[in-house]
Amino acid sequence: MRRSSEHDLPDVLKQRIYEVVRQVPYGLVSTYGDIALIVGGGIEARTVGQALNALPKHAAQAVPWQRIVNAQGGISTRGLQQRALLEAEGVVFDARGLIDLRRYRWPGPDATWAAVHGYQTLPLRAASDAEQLPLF
DNA sequence: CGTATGACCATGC
DNA sequence: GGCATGGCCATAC
Repeated sequence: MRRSSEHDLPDVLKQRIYEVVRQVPYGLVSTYGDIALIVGGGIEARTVGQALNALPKHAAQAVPWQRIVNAQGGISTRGLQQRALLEAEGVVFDARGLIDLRRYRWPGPDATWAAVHGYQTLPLRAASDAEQLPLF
């Protein structure tokens, strides 16, 4: 039994977070803050970190937790082989140990999927799509 | 219930 | 651009 009844992290919320993390494609990464925005509900980046920290071992193979990095493109985990897992996917780290988010950042779910499952899209998605349009 | 810690982040110097 | 601070939220003791 938990003491706090209203401020704990509901399993349903964890599942929603895991659901979004599962959408991050192989070879790309997302940030704790972006996942929080996509899940919506006003949750914050730290909540995403907490949910992933509580990720059961058996679920680790179904949820690509390694693809979630901090806002600087760096690894926040310690002792875990997160960097090695990402490098195995082709993600490159620079000399500072940071990932170039401009290149590897997942622009978020497409509008259709988000609408069907009740999630938010990122401004990045629109920007990413616009980037493919000729400027002139 | 206060304090400390943690897979965060924006801000300010 | 690295480092400190404050704010945020959940968990453990």
